[in-house]
Amino acid sequence: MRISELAARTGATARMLRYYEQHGLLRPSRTEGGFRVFGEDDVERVGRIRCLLAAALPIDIIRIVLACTGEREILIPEAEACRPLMDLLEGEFDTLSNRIDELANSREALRGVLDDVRETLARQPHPACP
Amino acid sequence: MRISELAARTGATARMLRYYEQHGLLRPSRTEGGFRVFGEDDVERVGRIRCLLAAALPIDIIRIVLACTGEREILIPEAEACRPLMDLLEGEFDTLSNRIDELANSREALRGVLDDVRETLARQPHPACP
DNA sequence: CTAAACTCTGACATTGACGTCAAGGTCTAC
DNA sequence: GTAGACCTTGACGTCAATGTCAGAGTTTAG
Repeated sequence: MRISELAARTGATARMLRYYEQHGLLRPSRTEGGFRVFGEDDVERVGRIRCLLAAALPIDIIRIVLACTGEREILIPEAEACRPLMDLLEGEFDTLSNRIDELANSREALRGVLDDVRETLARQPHPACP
Repeated sequence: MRISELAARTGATARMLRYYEQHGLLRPSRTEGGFRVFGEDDVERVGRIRCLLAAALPIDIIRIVLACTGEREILIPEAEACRPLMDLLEGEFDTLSNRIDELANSREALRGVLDDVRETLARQPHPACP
């Protein structure tokens, strides 16, 4: 199938699919004229990609995940990176956890600011941010 | 005091202070030659700014918060925006909460991916991202 | 065979709070 | 009055996954 069909069937845009290919996540063949030709299994593959993106994984790590967990036929040169993959993913997990903690802290600070502003507007200055 | 002293006393960089001025958060006077001259109270003000930034507030909203909660002498034209300020802040709070929820979902998805990869590397494919 | 629909590549724009450099002007201790 | 530390503005770089053009080529239904 061509790019717009794959886009329609996956909910991605053509631009996204080209981007995924550019980063080694998809490997469509080409018509003589140069049009991308995708296979049926690419529908599932794009689904996986978007799921992994939703897991906040950066594209370069998704490439490795796909190379290490997909059907063994499509192994990518980086497959040797499969051993340290777990470390990568655990690192991403920690990064994400830290980010969540930061945002949770920010939200508490913001709650304080809200209270501060509420009081200030009621003419009782008592700053949460001193 | 000049910019580097304020930087040293607040932990900010000169770049940050210029950026804050550029966005209306600071209003230093100038020497004849054009050097910025900050006052003692700017030390505290920068502290507030950084606290508000840590609360994940965008610079344009911080300007309004400062205008509405600071000493009344330094009121900025936008002070009229004080009434809808609470709405803005509550909107930011919700935005932040949503962002946190998204990331928490991503983390759970990533936990699933981790398990998947762990199993795949143990030769038992059972994908979390199908 | 041609028009319409589709696709291609390449490149710039977006978001935000800065970092970092360049080319030049200012201040101050001596 | 001058060296050297400090300061100025301006502009581009950063990170990431896309959006969105432009200009050109391909495919296909009729």
